[in-house]
Amino acid sequence: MAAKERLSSSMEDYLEAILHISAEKQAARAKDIAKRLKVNNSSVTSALRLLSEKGLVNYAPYDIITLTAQGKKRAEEIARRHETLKDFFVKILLIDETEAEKASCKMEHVISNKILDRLISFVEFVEICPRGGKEWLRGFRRHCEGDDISASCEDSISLCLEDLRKKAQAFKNSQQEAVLLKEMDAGQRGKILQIKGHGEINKRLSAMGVSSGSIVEVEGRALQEERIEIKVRGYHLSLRNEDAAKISVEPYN
Amino acid sequence: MAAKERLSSSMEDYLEAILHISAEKQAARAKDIAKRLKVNNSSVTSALRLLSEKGLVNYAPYDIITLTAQGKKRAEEIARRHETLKDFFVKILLIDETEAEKASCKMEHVISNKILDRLISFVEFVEICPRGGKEWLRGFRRHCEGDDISASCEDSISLCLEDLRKKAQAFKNSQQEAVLLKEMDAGQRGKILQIKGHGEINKRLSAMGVSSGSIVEVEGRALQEERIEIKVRGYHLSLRNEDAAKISVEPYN
DNA sequence: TTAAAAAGTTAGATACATCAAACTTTTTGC
DNA sequence: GCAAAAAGTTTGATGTATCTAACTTTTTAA
Ligand SMILES: [Mn+2]
Ligand SMILES: [Mn+2]
Ligand SMILES: [Mn+2]
Ligand SMILES: [Mn+2]
Repeated sequence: MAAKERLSSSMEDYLEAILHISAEKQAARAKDIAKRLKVNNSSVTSALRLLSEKGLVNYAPYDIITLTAQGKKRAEEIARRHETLKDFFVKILLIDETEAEKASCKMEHVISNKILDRLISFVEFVEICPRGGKEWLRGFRRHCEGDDISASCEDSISLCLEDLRKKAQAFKNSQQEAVLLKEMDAGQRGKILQIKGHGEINKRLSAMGVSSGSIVEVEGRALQEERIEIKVRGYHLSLRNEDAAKISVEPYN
Repeated sequence: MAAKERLSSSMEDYLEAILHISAEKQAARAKDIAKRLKVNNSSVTSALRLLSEKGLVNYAPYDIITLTAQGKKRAEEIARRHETLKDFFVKILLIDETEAEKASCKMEHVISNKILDRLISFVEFVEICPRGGKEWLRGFRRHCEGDDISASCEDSISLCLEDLRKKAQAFKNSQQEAVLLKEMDAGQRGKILQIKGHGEINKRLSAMGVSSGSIVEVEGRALQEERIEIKVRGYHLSLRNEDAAKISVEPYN
């Protein structure tokens, strides 16, 4: 396999666009891409030729456009960066959707993996640590709105002192029970305790930096409850129940 | 005055480099710039010609290189973006210097002002709100190192429950006394309460988005204690004591 | 003072991203 | 089935960033 060549920001955007259009429609057409990226049709043709040369898209003149396996992987990686940044902007910095969307699509091309990883950990930590959470972010919102930071914090603290004790207790209690990922409900979050066996999933997960200690969130079910959809380290995954049964989790909520 | 034209990332880097070299030496020479930016000498010549055309650098063949007033302003703005990002990476995300340096110099060119502003507020909030602070970040560090998030948080909380009450009290107390900025010590931080009068400083500060409510940090003194050096909203400023006496502050620590 | 070294510039090339205008192929609707 | 519309491509242009190699100016130091 060819070494993972550096792609320009533009080419990354083309891949990302193709991924999203493919998910929405059956096939991506040049015009859809042009529209989405606000570029001229002819620019799309050039881009496709280049990406095709690099083995990232399947393309022949006048034909429909699909991503190769490699191209899909790259595109998904870009989408992950995009989503992670946007999440941080929206959930933590309390930036509005539109602005967050625009900004993340610019920054996704230059953020390093290490920082991306930390950002994921940070958002997890803020959301899960009882000392952070919604009340704390409410304090931040007030601070942003020019409110007295003392008041924002104080409020947050008085709200918090009792609350925190309760949260901490609940948190401690929840630690006792381990559950199989398979059994968790949509919206639930928890920490991976163990991944049994050495099969496919194990490889797939560790390739993404997922291991015991990682925070996992159940996003939903699919295919007549045959599969569980999860998010971990910014990746959206779909696992067979069979595989999800091999993962034990300590749930948080 | 010409409308603030969009500069390419490269040109921004050239400006930033010239600013830093000028601060270190008397004058910037093409070779220093080339070395710093790891580009060929001839690339520097082209860049300088372009920046000179735009009125951002003073340049003539074989002559020394300086920033124009306009160029300096732009360069300082870029340095501010750079520093703000780096601060966030180092102080909050706990990224090492080298990586943070590299990353911020890439991202500085694409981050929006709105997000930059929020990032500044966020770092302020984390550092000042008693519910955040060092203990909380220690919890985050442990989480990053793969430690149990429960343990990280729990630790942080038990450390915190008592501590927090004290901090909250101290915080509340500190609220009473207002102090003149002029009188604050290096390292002290506080919230601006009022900026008296309508002179120069008032204009300068409000142009940077500084107003009552903004968090200010005293960085030091200069010119035989004649001036006070502060940091506010990511800007490094030097004020005459005379002017600093017009600003009342509620100190935090 | 002057020749060699260092610094800086110019010329010419490659690569990328984009566009408008002219052209070709495919699709659509009668 | 076929003409018009829509979609896609080619051509040729501009603008940016960079390089190497050849050349010029300035600095240094013998
Ligand atoms: Mn993008
Ligand atoms: Mn994107
Ligand atoms: Mn930079
Ligand atoms: Mn920089």
